[in-house]
Amino acid sequence: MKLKQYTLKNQDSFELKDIFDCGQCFRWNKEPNGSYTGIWKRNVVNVSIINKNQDSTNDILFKGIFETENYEQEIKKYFDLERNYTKIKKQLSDIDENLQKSTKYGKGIRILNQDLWETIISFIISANNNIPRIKGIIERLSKAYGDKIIFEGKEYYTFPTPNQLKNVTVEEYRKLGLGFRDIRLYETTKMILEKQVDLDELKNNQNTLEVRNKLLTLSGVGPKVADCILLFSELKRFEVFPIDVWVRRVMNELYIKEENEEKVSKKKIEKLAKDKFGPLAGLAQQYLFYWRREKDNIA
DNA sequence: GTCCAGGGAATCA
DNA sequence: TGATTCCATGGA
Repeated sequence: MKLKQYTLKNQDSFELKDIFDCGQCFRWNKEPNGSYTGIWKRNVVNVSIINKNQDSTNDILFKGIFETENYEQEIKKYFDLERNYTKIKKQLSDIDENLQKSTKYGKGIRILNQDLWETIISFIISANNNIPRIKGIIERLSKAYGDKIIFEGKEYYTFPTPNQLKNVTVEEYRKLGLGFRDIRLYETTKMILEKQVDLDELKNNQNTLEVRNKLLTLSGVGPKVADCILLFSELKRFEVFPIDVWVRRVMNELYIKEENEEKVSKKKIEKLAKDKFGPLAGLAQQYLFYWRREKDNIA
């Protein structure tokens, strides 16, 4: 594994903050110089914008330690570079002014192709939790059971494989600060190791409903977590619509306008999303989520 | 001290 | 099916 770099010129729809802070991933961190460093599979990579062009495209530098010689393909796959996000944003913008506004705000979002196993565990940890603490737990989990990789003098840790978690006890999870999610992690890891849920089979199954129902059998995976896994992992299903407190809030504020937000049923939101956004519901969700959340952060 | 966080599982009607 | 309640933890 050697240090390699790859430069991508005139890339559209690619902004670091939009990609890494939109809530889809937990292992990318901002550096003092504005770049981001993160890890996926066994790749430790720093991403920076080296030039902003007149046509609003960016020149991007990927610098890091890659698992294989085929790092260019790895980057293209992980960052979803083959997909036309300009077209997607245009389609969403045509729906209404809300999507026009939110896709403009999150114009640089790309939905990463994250490892299925890692995404499952990460979003089990996300339940009734906040993003800084989720990130902390995942880092401690990786440091305790993953492999160390040194990049530019700093230590990084791969996300532990199912096998690396095989003998971890519930008590050990509790010590990492997982709280009530300890048993869920333990049980789900066991189920995957024993192939009660076969991840390779899920990756090859094109029937989204079947895959979703299979995910729902895992401990700690309910409707919201299942939809996040479908949307944010390499499964890449854009028709799902994960509903959390923020999505309920923004959907109520923009469309439903019920006085008591907590009274709005998930079912109603789901139907509205399907009717309005169709096969791009998941992406609409992400632009709206990011836009609404950032609005509160600024205020 | 209280509230909240990218919810799920158990329980009960 | 739908509504309540409990579940650890840490920061605001």
